[in-house]
Amino acid sequence: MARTTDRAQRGGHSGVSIEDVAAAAGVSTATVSRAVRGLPRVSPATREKILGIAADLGYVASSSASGLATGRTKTIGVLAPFVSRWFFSKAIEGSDRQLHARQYNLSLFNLGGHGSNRERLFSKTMVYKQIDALLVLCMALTHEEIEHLQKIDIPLIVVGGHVEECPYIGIDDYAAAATAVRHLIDLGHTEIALLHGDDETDLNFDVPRVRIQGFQDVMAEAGLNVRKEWDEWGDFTVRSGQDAFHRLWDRPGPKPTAIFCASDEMAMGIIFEATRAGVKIPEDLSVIGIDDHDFSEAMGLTTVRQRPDEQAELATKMLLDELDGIAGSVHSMLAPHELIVRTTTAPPRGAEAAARKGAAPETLIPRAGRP
Amino acid sequence: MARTTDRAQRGGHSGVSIEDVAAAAGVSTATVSRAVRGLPRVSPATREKILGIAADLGYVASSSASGLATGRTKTIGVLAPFVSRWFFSKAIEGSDRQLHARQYNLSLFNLGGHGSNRERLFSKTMVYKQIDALLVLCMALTHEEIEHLQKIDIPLIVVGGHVEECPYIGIDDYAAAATAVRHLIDLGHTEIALLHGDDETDLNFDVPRVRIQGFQDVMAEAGLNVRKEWDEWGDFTVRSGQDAFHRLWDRPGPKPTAIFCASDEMAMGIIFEATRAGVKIPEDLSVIGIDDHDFSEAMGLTTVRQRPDEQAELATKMLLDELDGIAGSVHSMLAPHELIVRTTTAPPRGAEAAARKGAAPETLIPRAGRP
DNA sequence: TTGTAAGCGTTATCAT
DNA sequence: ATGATAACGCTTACAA
Repeated sequence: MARTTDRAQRGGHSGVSIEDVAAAAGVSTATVSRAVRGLPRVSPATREKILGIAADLGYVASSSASGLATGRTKTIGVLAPFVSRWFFSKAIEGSDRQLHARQYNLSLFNLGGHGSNRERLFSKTMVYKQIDALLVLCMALTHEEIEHLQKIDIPLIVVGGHVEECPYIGIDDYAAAATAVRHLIDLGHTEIALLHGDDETDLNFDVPRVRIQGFQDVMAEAGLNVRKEWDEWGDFTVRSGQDAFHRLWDRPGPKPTAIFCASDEMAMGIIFEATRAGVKIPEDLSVIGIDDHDFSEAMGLTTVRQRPDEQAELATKMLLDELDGIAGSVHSMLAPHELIVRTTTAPPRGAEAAARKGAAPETLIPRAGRP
Repeated sequence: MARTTDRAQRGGHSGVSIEDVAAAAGVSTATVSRAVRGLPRVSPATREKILGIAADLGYVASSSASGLATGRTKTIGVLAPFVSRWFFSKAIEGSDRQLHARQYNLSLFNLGGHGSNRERLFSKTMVYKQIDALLVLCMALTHEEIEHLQKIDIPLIVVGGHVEECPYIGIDDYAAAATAVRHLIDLGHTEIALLHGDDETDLNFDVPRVRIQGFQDVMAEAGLNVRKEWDEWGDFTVRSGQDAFHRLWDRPGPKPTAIFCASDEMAMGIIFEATRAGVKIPEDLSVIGIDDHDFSEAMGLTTVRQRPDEQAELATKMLLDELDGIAGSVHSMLAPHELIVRTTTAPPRGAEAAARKGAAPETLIPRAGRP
């Protein structure tokens, strides 16, 4: 008989249950379940009635309950070393776009800022059994972690870098770096410095290495000398770019006429400090980065564009397709990159003739309060 | 008797269940449950044995199951209009810090980019019954939404702006704006423009309004004239700052000697375009923002600092304390703000004498490819 | 088309 | 200190 459920006996949880709806509609919970989920086997009339009542009552299925019953949580996990950095926040937005469209939830696991207590992630209550699939953003994983992940076989994909044995989506870092360096060489530069990324924490693992390789190979191929003193590193942030500029310029000896930075943020750091030091961009120093950060256009930064949001969106789509039963949906794939020439690169002073468009008017940016 | 569970009959979900552990340890599931959760009523010996076996088997409780049983999901929802903007990404990191420390998960609901299909959020399967508490980031909520939220009474708090009847944490926007404007006035400026935020989407609701009020009141109080033509708006992005600069400068008539921007990103847009147009900062134009964005120090931008990460961390702590049974933990609170004087502000040309430190050397930033 | 009932994996109440 | 056992709210064979 239709009777109000007697919940709140113990925990006292709030909310309308499927039984309440069933009772109010005078049908069984099974029918309500089918009706609200849009499954077949329900007559149009009953369905409509049920839907109406469900809406009136404000019924929404308990995710815990259906999760228990189906073994699916309808949420995917996104693992990121940071969230407040361009690549990651864009990737999260992209992933969310797809998730949102397909009615999935996004559970964010941020490893940054927490020291390296990442053990918790896999051993304790976090990821495991809480998500249907995992999207790893630009992070290295230890062997144990990979094993663990494979044991609890949920679909997995990494975006923005390679992890052995795992499908990944990202640009061809080697080619992207090569493209950037060739642009500099084509402009006539021969004295080219490198500001590569470093692997302080766990992030970006072999991405820095591959970009360095791209730089070196293209330089060698062009018969150009790569100087040990012009090989600098940073952690992909603006600040590290600023620091690198000073290490480069405060040292006695010849200066490069161009610098290839492994990320736009580092390139911006170089630009800010160079500007401040009176080194004119691009007349004295050409700067190119990788990413096409949100601020790059405004700054006129020449760069090799990539779209982390699209990469993550595609990766998420693969994950969801796999969960939808389309086996083999998850697979590695290269994302496109594109050279965007703006105004931080120009022929070096010697080769004025080359491109007539480069010479920017003198403008100014104020000095900051740094040491 | 100890027998291996017969799961995988239907769904075939993977994973070790509490029964497996109980069987292996020769105890009941009740005991395992107490043991793994560190509850009393378990002898040290049994506990140790159980913990060992659980570890060996790689057991971890199903969140759906315990969620069903306890009525708690151990995850809190974070509602944000964007994730790839400074304020939001920082706030998310801050919230996550607290959540992580207290073993909670973070479910991210990003409204941006999805048009305005936010109805789904409250009506359908999203927020509701999926989270134990909700952190709203800098967004307006409709009356219905607030009602709905209050009906399903989970702890709720908003960070970065006011929503009527809801507890909130954020800076005193009025005071922050006033501080910024006073700094300009103290420097000797009288011709001050305003670049305020606008409420295109739903975000930032009354924050823009309050900041405008702060500006106007301080101007009035100082007996200064606020010109209609110098009242510009933007959407808090760099791009909108660039556009605002052009609207301001491409118009005939006198120009301001200083501009107060409602956000650092907009201030940066002003700086980039001013620089490009040959308007020297701070000699020709002083610029001040609000936020202390990650790039602000590198750019030398004078600003009124706020810390969204700390605001969100505190808000999250309140939410969690409330869930821990400490009633009354959630309440409104003002977060601190602080004037950070850097080098984009200086006395106007007329009043050279005022502060001797201002004059930055001429430096340069290249022109971008904008129209 | 609809209903019955057996799970799903935990937690929590009561006994023991 | 430990063990039965009844919820928790939903899904899904299977039966009607």
